[in-house]
Amino acid sequence: MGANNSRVAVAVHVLAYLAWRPGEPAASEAVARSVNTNPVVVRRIVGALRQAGLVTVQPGAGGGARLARDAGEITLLDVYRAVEGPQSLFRLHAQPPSACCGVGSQIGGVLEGVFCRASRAAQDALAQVTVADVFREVRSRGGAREPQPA
Amino acid sequence: MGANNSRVAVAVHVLAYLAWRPGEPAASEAVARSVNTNPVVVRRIVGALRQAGLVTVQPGAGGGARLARDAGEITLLDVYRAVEGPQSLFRLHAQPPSACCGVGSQIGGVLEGVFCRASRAAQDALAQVTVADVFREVRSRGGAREPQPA
DNA sequence: TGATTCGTAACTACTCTGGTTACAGTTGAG
DNA sequence: CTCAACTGTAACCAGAGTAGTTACGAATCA
Repeated sequence: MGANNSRVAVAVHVLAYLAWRPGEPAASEAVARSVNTNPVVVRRIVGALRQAGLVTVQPGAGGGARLARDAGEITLLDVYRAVEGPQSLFRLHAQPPSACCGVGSQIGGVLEGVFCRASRAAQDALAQVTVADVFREVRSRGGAREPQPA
Repeated sequence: MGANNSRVAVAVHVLAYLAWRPGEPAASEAVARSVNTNPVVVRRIVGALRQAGLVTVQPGAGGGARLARDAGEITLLDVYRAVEGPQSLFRLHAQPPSACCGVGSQIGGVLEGVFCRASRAAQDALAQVTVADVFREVRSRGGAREPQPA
């Protein structure tokens, strides 16, 4: 449930990429090469990160995106909220259940509470990891090569 | 991420419905009326619950589904696993990232660990709620009417 | 035998997702 | 000032997933 997409994964990838050389703007075309996708897909993700205040973007020649704050101050929950919004990780019925049935009339409210608690648990876990943590682990795992090899 | 569907909600609804009169088989047509959907949709969900051993189904006249064990012995994590399978709540990249880039070559493994922890946190929350809990709260909220009103 | 019910295939309509092209607007360098 | 680089965004496409629907064979009970 939730979104069934790869936006969070791509967004974290982008931010980890930007953490390599903080302060140096990275063009969407270069990031897209690392992510293995189209530059427009990267720009869409970066746009959401920008609206959330996680990155700044400079248009024009020599421009690109950079981290708006230290990588250690950006949690994966920040990233999740930036690209997924406030929606829950779980979905209720496609059509509202029968209001005439004792179960149907109440199940929605009950499930909402349960799903909210489960979503929060997952989000708490995401909040405990920062982009700096991800970046550090990437490097320690052997990802020591430059982001854009020759 | 995950599945972005309403199967878990419908499945819990079905089980709460069955908990109303344990031992009495409920036909997919009656359950569908409460869920406000098509009987085939209910049969598909019930089929998954049956394969997971959560309900038993009796075909033929007067048949239907009933709980395979006490409602207090069925957690929402059991239900989640029954209808969603073992997949994670979060997705990695649609296309594998560039293996040439230091970030791209390692980000997958790092994210896998993070996402696994977050998924487990949500599943732990689901494991702490049983169908009996849901049923109890439905009744206490005023869902005292019969499952199938006249 | 006949009515009831399940299991499943097949089909449709709808939505979401990622990918792609195209293009106007902004920016910095020369 | 001019030009190349880069962003932001619209528009469109193909593929996948979802819920809903009809249909029908098989199983079951009275």
